[in-house]
Amino acid sequence: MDAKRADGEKTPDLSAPSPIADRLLAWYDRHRRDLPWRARPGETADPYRVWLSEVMLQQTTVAAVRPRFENWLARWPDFASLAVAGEADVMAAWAGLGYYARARNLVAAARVVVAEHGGAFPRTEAALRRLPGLGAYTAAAVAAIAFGERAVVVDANVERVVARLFAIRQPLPAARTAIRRAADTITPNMRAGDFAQAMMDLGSAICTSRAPKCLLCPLADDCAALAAGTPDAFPVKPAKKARPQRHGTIFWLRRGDRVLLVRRPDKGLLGGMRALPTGPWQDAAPGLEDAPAQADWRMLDGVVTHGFTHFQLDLALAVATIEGEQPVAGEWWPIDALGTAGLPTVFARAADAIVEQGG
DNA sequence: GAGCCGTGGCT
DNA sequence: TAGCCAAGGCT
Repeated sequence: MDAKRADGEKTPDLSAPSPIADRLLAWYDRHRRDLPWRARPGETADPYRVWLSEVMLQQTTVAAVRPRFENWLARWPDFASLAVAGEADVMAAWAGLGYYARARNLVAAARVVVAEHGGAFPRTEAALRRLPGLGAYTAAAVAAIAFGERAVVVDANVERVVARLFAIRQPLPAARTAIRRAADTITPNMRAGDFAQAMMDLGSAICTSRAPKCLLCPLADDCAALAAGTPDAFPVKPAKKARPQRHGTIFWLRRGDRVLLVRRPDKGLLGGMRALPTGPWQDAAPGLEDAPAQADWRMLDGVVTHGFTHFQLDLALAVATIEGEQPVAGEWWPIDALGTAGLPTVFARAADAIVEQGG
């Protein structure tokens, strides 16, 4: 490896040699992905871009993040602009990405950076960890990638790679203590940021959850799980629980060429997002319970189904038209501009289904 | 520790 | 196709 090419690394390497890190970094220097948020060799990483990308990538694929990252940067290119952004605009910009607390926490963190840190991002893992939305993983990743700190970066990729390298037989989540300790032993003092990204690239391309490509792996000779003949048996995962089925009703209330939208409560599912009105979500279909207005409701044929992380939802579709100035809480949004409302996917799909049926 | 919190892609 | 999975954080 070529330590002089490290991005923003300053600490001298006082650690014992780590053949695993050396082999991985050599592989990374040849196979690293070129990603929009990633500094190229010799470039200095932009902490704002590193942070934004890490948050967007939480539980979210690179393919989904790519276009969103560029659009976001065009609107809010730095901490100062994000700190004064309107929360409604930010939430709408995040629509479709999921885990909406991330968007609210981005704004909150930017405001803390401006108000309490003079607009400069904290440079240590410990200080980053105190910002909203930066947990153990993201604080370590930003500290390592943006600031060159030797932080132990453990995400699902690292968990998988390390559990295989060391053939850790304890099941998740209890294994995380041992995995972190093992990850610490192979994390180099120099190029900790490159090392973290190398582990993620390896996990993404080679050491995959299913059918790992061990023949192409630069760490094959180090891997206890491969030596045991069952690399894909690690990490050991707990049995998943079944997702319950819930039922609800979506209310499509028209007035002229507009439809009623509401804002969901800040806490909880789809918190703070613009939405179509719905009644309660429960074990059986609730019918017209909690309709947003007295009207001549008509049920459409069929339901819209949507899977969330911890339950499955069937939504019946109720439509009605009202006239005049009956006061109704919410916003009347032009139906032909619903795409600009920033609806979460479940409501965007329901709206499509309703419009198709002439709602 | 365990439940809650989205979505799209892949097998 | 139904389940699995992805650069997690918060309570």
